[in-house]
Amino acid sequence: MTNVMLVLQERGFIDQVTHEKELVDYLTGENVTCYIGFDPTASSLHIGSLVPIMSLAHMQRCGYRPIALVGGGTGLVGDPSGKTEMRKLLTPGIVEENAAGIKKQLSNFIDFTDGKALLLNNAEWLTKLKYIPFLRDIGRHFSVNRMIKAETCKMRLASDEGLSFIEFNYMVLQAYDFFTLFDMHGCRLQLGGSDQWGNIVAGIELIRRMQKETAFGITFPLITTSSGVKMGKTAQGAVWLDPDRTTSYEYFQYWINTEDRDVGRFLALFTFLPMNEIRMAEQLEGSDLNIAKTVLAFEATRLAHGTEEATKAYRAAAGIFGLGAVPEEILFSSTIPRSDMEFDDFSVPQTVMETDKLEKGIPAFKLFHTVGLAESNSAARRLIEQGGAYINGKRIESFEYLITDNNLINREILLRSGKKRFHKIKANRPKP
RNA sequence: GGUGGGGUUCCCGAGUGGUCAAAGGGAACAGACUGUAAAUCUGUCGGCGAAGCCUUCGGAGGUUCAAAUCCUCCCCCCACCA
Repeated sequence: MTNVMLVLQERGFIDQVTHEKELVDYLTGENVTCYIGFDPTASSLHIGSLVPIMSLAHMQRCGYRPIALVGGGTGLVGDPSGKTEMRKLLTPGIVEENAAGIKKQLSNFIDFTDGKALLLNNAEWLTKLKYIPFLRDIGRHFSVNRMIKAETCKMRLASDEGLSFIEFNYMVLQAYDFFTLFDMHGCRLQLGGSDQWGNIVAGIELIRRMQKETAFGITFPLITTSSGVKMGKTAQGAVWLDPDRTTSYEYFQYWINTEDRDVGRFLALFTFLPMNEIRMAEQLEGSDLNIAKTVLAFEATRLAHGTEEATKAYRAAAGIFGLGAVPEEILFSSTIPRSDMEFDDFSVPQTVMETDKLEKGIPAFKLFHTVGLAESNSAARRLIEQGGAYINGKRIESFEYLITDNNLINREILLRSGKKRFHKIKANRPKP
């Protein structure tokens, strides 16, 4: 059994650890169980949750039993940690729906069969709590003095927004979760984002006070890009794991656009490729680094959407951006197709169009709008005026330019906005 | 409950009767430079087949030739006091 601490450490998952030495001892033992909570704020997780997910997957690969805890109960309360504003309260129905969606996604990364990992929902125990008994049994172990000193509360106490009582209780509930999992499943380790430190420590202390037992915590660093932007934000909003929200093509594109300086770090965090290969790939310079980005994009898409979708996204990108084959010696362990480079465009954003419509002709700005390459006709005009609109690789000079069936090449038209947003128009039948 | 301060375009934030589709910054988008990178510089940044017109400043009314700006009522947030 590999000690998972080494793996996590070398891959950059670790920010803070409670009593490290004892934790390493604990991890060397049998029946190690750990957990991470996931907030059901949406029906899909986004790539901000990828670090926790991957860490659980590493746990499982190293032979431990991970628990993914969906916060169906805590989601009803709302965690103030790291948030400057109070979160909107979700209705129980929505939380339940979201929890189901999250469950499905986690199964792509973690094997929940035969009890190799557990998927629990804290609504199970939290919604059944009785206020007075809870206060007497659990509440008495918490010092308000300490709670308001927690960084997560401090921020909100200092802000205009304030901190509502319901949110203030979040820490107690999360601590109770940890205690419950310890009690029911012998779980002694909780992982979480660095903003969870206070909540995790609260749980550890609760376990000590209630049971005189030791529990541990690990937090992950907040992953930002080298330019300091929080992971997973794009113009269109969050990058979701759900292929219905973020297509495989878009997902692949997100990763292949990784900044140079982040390539090695991201390969370590978001793929399972061996570290020695990653270290070598990191040494690539200039545009060669794009090869490593391609592998990163492929592997990340494969994990979230499966090999088939990843391959499609890769082939689409290869065709449209003209990628060369990925050499065998780079990131050898990746299953990215290397030599049999077939190009297909199934996952390139596309619209099928009546050939008749094209015969009549459509003004360029209108087409760019309807196809989604511009948000409005005005935006499309601006785009064209600024020289950012292309048809079959040629810049469109006037927004009145009429796109007709004469622009068809092999029954399709390739539109491009800016440097890297493409859309294909496909005619539904050959031109007469 | 009392008193005071607020709610402005994606975000922050100026604007207290016409010169306001609304300063400034951020984000975003485009161009140049490149490698589908970053940084930098330049431009754009409510909608409309572009002329002018239409919709926007918490909500509903009102005053006025003219309202983000003034008045009335309502909703929400914050601070202090109780």
